Order: sequence, then structure tokens, then C-alpha cells
Amino acid sequence: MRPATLEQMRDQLAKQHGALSRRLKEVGEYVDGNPQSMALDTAAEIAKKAGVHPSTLVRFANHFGFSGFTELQKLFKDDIQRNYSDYGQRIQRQQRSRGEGAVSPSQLLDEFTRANRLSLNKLSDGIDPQQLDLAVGLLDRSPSIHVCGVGRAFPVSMYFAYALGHMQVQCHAINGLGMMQDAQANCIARNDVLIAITFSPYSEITQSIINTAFDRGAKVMLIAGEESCPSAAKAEVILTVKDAEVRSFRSLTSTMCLAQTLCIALGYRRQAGAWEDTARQANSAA
Amino acid sequence: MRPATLEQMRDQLAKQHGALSRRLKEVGEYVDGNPQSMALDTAAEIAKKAGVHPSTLVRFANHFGFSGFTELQKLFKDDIQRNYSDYGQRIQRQQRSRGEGAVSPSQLLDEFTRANRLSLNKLSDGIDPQQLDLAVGLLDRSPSIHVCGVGRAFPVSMYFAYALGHMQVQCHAINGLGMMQDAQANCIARNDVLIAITFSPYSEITQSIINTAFDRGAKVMLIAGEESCPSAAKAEVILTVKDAEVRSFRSLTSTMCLAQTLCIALGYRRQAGAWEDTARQANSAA
DNA sequence: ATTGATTTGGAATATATATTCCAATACTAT
DNA sequence: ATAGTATTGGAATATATATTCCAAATCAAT
Repeated sequence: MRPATLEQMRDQLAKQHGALSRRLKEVGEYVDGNPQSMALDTAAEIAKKAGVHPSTLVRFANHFGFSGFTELQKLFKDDIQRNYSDYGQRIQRQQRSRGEGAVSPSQLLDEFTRANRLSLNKLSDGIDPQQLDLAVGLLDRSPSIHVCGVGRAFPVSMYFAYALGHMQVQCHAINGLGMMQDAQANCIARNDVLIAITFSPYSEITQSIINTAFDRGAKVMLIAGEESCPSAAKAEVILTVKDAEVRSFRSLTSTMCLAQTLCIALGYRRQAGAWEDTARQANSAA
Repeated sequence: MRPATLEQMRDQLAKQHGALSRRLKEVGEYVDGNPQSMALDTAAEIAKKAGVHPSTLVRFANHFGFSGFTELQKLFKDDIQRNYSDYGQRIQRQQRSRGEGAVSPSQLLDEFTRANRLSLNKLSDGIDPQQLDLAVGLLDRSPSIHVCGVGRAFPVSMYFAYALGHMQVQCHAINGLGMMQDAQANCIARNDVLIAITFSPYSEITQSIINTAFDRGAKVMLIAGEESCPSAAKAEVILTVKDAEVRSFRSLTSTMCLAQTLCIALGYRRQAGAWEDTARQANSAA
């Protein structure tokens, strides 16, 4: 049965690896470890790099049900076609040249979805796995979590409040109800965690809350637009997100995605096992 | 001076675009917008897709200093070689750094970003442009806008409140302060618009607010998970969004993206011209 | 309208690439 | 050790692809 996707091909590689001949094993290892080359190089180049003869490569492809090398290569090309975005793609320039006069809403939607997909790409590659681990560890060890984000960051803080609340994680939103953000910040205790979401131009209110938390011995987790944000020195961990910016308007999709990841990762860490069933039940009315 | 990287090539494209002949302009636009194809396809395939003759493509490459198409194509291949990694490769890397079994935060991040990118893809294709136009028109004509979303939808309603507020658009959030959502809903006037964001299992509170608005002669704009949601009959316009769902957890990125699109489209409709400069100034502290 | 310059697209040509076939080599079972 | 089977690599062949050349078409200036 010939694999139809790169993912299926990887499955078959894993399953059939033991039964392959010596040379075909070598090809399999190269194929598994070099998807770019598999898509971009010629059969002769690949064979040379893998240390085998071109006809061995063709026989490898035939073994898995492909009619030849070209058909195998197509799997790799398709994956790139679907998932690769060139970071330098300048959506803004392109759209400006097209967008004279009236701008239609669906044209805007197109621009925004494209830009946000690029931004999500960057997010996945740009976040240091160790910082992420650190962040989740911090949350896991905290007696109590406080979350603060104002202006454009406010929806993100509300998402944290929603998601963590649903996990029976103690989470307090510093939401400025009755302009009482200072009173809310004064509830932060030693060893608590403050999640502070902050973007340029950096809010003085958020900075003030960070200072309070820091002074009270809490750990600060920063989600920020840049590493060099004003409160960086006070943070235990900084996760930087560059959300999409289209026609001068900044999005929130990547930050929301990161927020969700943090919450769910924390859930996994605290309640290994029946966790997903709990989530299914906990999809609250909205 | 022949460009050595894809980024340099883009610079040259921007600089020299105006001075190109008609056909070479067309090639330039295709080259700029289709880096995957430029790397993966043959000269003949690319020429066909771009609507030009293969020799035009070669002349294009020559114009920018390349000896031929193959040399130009190499820029695109090099970029993929450097920046693309497929899902299976990323999983391998993460497992290597972390070991088996436990779900790592960065693995989760990868899953979420992938799923959300797909969801954004579907959003762009799934929204009927006429419904979108209708929605923006509705907002444009409204004396006043009210926005309501509870639970997971609350961050979206707060985003509307933030964005519209910054455009000097009169927007009232029905946020349940002091459990006073009914009092807030009673401020809805005839011909106002209620934006209601609601997902399954559908909130009775949101439905009740929709009913109130409808009874008071307001227009209801629904952003919902399905067309067949309970309050559909009361809506002037329905925009449906299927947000990503990963391991039973639902995201919000596509809904946020749609919200942003609606707000910005409204801005464009109301203030053609110096609108983007206004937006740049209006990036508030967060 | 005419002329000169530039661009274009088609066809021929040169080059590259994938595939097929088979003799030589290696492996396995008796 | 021998025979049968499987694998390999090389060369020939078939196919695909990039490049070059040039007549026709288009454009711009007078």
C-alpha cells in the first residue's frame, strides 16, 4: 500500500525498516533525516549524498509502492508546498500594490489570515523549548497564579483566567475592576506567579504591577513583544511573541495560541491521564 | 549585482519592479508570491502557472544577473534548506531532547500552531464574502454597538470592546459586571447592533441577551460555531467559525482573527484615507 | 505613418535526469 | 562446497528539462 503523505511514509519506514536490505536501510535512514534534500535534490544528488547508487534509490521507491523516484519525491514536495512559508514574504507590500481604493472585508480577511499563519509559524520556531519548560514548571510549582494584561493584552489575560479557572488552578485576574488593580496586586504572595502580558508601548500600569509582584517575592513570567522590554530584569522567564501586524494593526492570535499552550501543558503536568476527558466535560457554555 | 539570498532578491524585485517590461513584471509578481513553487517546480511548470513563456522566465533570471533559471531557483531552494523542517523532524528533535512518554510543552506548541494555521486556512475559505460585507455594513449603519460573549468567548468580546473603542466607535460591552448583564442589555436601543459571540454548548445567558436585543428592535450579528445555533433565527447575519480543536481543547485564534477583520473593515469604511496613520498612533499601551 | 528599439514566444538544440536492464556480487540454505 | 535467491551497481536508454536563437510582434519616438 503506497503511502499518500509524508507522515504515512514515515510510518511505513518505521514498520518496514527491519525487513529492508542493507543498502535499502541506508536509503531509509537518509530519507528519514533529510526531507529537504528529498524534495529539492535530483535522484543522482540524493544517491550520492546517501552513499548509494541511483538505481538503489529507485528500487527503494519501488519497494514502498511508488512507480519511481519522482513519485516518492512528490510526497516531500507536497509537504513543503503545504507547510513552508518563506519568512520574508512581505504580505503588506504585495497587498498594497493590489489594494487601491476600496478595501473589501473579505480581502482584509484574506490578508489577516495569511499574516497570522505566518506569525504562528514564527511562534513555533521562535520559542525556546527550554524557556517554555521553565515557564510551565514555574506555573506548576506556584501556590497561586495572578494574571495581568491591559489594553490589547486584556483578552489574553481573560483567556488565562478562563482556562486556568476551568482546571481548578487558582488564578486571580488583575483586571482593574473599580480601578482597584493595586489592591488586587497586593494579594500577590511570596512564591506566587504573576503572568504579565505586555507589548510596546509598554503599559506603566502593567510595569507597576510587575514591580509590586517582584517586591512581594513572587515569580514573574513575562509574555512580551521583545526580550528587551522594560521589566525584563524582574522576570524569571520571558516568552517573546511577534504577533502579525497588517496595515499597522496588530493581531493577537499567536499570543492566544501561546497562552493556550501554557495552560494545557500545565494541565498535562498536573494531571497525567484522564486529563482530556476532563477537558471534554469542561467545555463550558459560551 | 546578482542577489545572493532570497531576501536580497526581494529587495531587488521591489527596487526594479517599476522598470520591468510587462511580462517581466508578471513574472516578478509570481516569483514574489510563490516561493514554494519557485523552489519545487520546473521552469516549464512555473512559466505555465505564471502565464508566461519559459524563455521569458529565463530572461527574467538573466535580467537580475543569474546565468539562467537554475541559478535563480537555487536561492529558493537554499531558503527551504535552511528554514524548513517537517513535522516529523521537529518531533524527532523534541523527543531527542526530552525522552519518551511525557508530552513536552514545545510539542504541544507545535501541535497548536499547526492546528491553528489549518483553522485560519479554513476561515478564509469558509466565510461568505457577502455575509462579511453585510456584517460590516450593519456595523457601519448602527448608532451604537453592543458586544456580548461569555466564557471562552469573553476574550473575543473584550477584543471588540478594545478595538472599536479605539476607533471612536460607540461600543458597549455586556460584561456581566456585578451580574448586571440584564441591565446592560436593557440599554440596547432600536437599530443598535448586538455582536453576539457564542459557541456550543450555547450559553443561555448569551441567548437571553440576544432575545432582549431582538425584542428591542436591534440587529443581531452572530459569530457562532455553527449556522444551526439556537438563536440563528434572530440574527441579521451569521458568521460561522470553526476554531481549532487539539486534544479536546478549543482555540480562539480564528475567531480573534475574524473579530479583528470586522473591526478594521469598519474602520476603513468609516474613515477612508488617513486611517492607517491613525491606527499607528492608536497602538495603546499593553 | 514610419522607423528603430525592445520584447515576446516558438522551435531547435544542448544538457540533465530518471528509468530499465542485466551481469556481477553477496547472501542464505542445504 | 554448491546451488538458488536476492541485491547491487553500471551502462544503455528513454524522457524531461533548460537554454539558445531568431522571426514576429509590440512599443515608443519622430
